[in-house]
Amino acid sequence: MPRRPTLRDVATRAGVHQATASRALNPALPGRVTAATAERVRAAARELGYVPDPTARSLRTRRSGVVGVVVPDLANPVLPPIVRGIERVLWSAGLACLLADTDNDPEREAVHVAELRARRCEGLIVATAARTSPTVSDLLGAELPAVLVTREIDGGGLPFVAADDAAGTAAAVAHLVALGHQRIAHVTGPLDLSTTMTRLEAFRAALVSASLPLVESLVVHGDAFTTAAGERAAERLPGRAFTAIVAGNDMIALGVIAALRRAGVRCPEDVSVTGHNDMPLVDRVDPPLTTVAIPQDEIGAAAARLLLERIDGGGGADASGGAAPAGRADTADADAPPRVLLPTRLIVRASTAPAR
Amino acid sequence: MPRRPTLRDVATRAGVHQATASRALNPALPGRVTAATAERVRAAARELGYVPDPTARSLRTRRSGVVGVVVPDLANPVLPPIVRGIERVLWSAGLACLLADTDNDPEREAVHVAELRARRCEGLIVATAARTSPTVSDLLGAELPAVLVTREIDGGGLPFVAADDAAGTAAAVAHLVALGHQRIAHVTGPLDLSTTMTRLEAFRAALVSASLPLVESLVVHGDAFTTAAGERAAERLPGRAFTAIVAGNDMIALGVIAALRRAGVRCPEDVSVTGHNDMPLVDRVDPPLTTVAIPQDEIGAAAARLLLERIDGGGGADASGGAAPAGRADTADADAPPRVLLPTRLIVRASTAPAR
DNA sequence: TTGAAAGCGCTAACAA
DNA sequence: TTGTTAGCGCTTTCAA
Repeated sequence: MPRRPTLRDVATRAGVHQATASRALNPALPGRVTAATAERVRAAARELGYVPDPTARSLRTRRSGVVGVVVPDLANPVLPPIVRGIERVLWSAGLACLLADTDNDPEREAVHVAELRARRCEGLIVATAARTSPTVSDLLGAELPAVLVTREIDGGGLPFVAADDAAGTAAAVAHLVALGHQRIAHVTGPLDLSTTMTRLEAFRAALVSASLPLVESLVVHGDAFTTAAGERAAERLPGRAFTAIVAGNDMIALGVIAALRRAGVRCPEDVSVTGHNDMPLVDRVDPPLTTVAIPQDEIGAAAARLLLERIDGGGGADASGGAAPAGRADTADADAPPRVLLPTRLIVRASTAPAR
Repeated sequence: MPRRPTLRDVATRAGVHQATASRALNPALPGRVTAATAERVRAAARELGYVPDPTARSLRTRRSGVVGVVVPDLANPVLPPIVRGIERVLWSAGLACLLADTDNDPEREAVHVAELRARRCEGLIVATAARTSPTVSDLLGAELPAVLVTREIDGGGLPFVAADDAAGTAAAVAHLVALGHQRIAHVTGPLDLSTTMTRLEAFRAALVSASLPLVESLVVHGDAFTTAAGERAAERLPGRAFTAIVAGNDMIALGVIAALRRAGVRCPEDVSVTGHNDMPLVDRVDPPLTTVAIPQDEIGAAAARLLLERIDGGGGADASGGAAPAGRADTADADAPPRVLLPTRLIVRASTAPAR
């Protein structure tokens, strides 16, 4: 059986020592080789169809060439474009992506992260971070480079990439205020996610800066970023005390609209609703959703670039595959982990209308 | 620096030889060890926080513990649930998923597959197979186990898992016929995909079995599974020669509906439209889409199970994580690669109505 | 049942 | 510049 050719085979064929062959095939090495030898070795490798064994190389170099990507639920439409961005940048830097889906289960998060570490991932991109996730907190002290996406833990301490949700929410509120809405409700996402808190705080701040009163009964919490959670939460909103609703994300917005409709309240004639994320197809639902668009692909790409930097001071590869991040990065403390917040854009569609 | 403990450390601590430690930690081995020794070793491992190095193990066993998953475009809403199904089954069998997105580019498909092979993947799940993809055809002779999902190459020869699209399309046509439609058009997907051909042939067969004439001008081809392609294709449909349209998939259906609307044709009052896949949110678009639902998660899970079988006669792990596939599997030839077609379900919503 | 020894394929010191 | 040697951490014959 013709086993896969090894470096030794190549060396023999080229009439050099194995180590020389290794050097010849490995570009950018201090102890270089003659152009002639290098060519001979490369020719031999080509003829033999030599492909280096990444396992053996990893064992020696202690670099697996693999990065772990941990997501809460790939079926959530926000994530796939982010994962694509991550994947594109990482592959072009020569790193492969091990995908792990936790199904929103903290226990599976722990298991998967442990497994990923055991497999000697060179870094982790984590999109599952609940605010108090012990699994993610443990990454703080770890030698393993990690970057959080979309969700971060309380207290920070880890590099973080997301959309500028605060600005996005502020824009949504401003839009509603401009339409004449005075009593604006907020249906949040789960309280254990930083995303929720960021949007909630921005919502409150926006009301204040518009000189609108904060009515706590107009803030209700969804227990998940799903339409079902949106429906349940909407039912807890007080009667007709509001004319507009800022939803924690698009799924919640759709649930809210469905619940309103069931209660005989029309959107946008009676109540305006805004979403967040600009998920695929929300431009075609009924009514087309006014929402805050986030640069998903760019978020993934930026996270990947950040991780590449952490893995090796920018070296390793070109890390191209996307434009440079255009967001604002906190540079308050030179030693503080970077926080990259990418710009959002309010997309006005038909789910918002002037207040009656 | 306290490096990660090695098996040797465990052995030393337990007072046994490294090989013994290896045997003790490795369950289900022929040459077993004393219960006492095993316990001592396990204790030592626990105390030291020993985690075996998968790289070293791979080098020795020639098993990487990794499977490659190649997708055309993760942003396509059909795929994420399939990938989830794959991921769940594979992880529970102890295999990790390397994700590769080709962005619908045959060249990137070739590069990624080569890279995945170089990385010693134990198997491949491929969702990118164009009908004549040379990259995928090369897998035919390869020793590397591979399973195709959703799309297969002409001539077959590789294990394949998909929804029973023919039955689904037949159901859609039957539904329209039952509503009184006689002139039914079909907007297909790209002709280089088996998915398209399967649905197209089923469409024709369904017309025949309903004793309806085949009007070739009523079949137009979209060049992608996107709304834009659907819009463009719909514009090539002849005036008012039809009362219903079977779309190649949901995205195309939505494009078709948009194009119709722009031309002043209402759906479903003037023309009924059906989709395929039952993507997220198509129940909330305007009008809610009548479509053929496919068991995405189950498709992924079945593909993963098939791959596990190929990798090692079903051994390796329990491969649980989903119900057994309920679809029909071609068992014509015992040696022929399995073809698993999972049942579809027609979901009737508001985009279809009785013919005028 | 356990220990000894070899080696998976590669890279990195060190020597020549 | 090239060759020698060693060894990454593990599994697996082969002996004892």
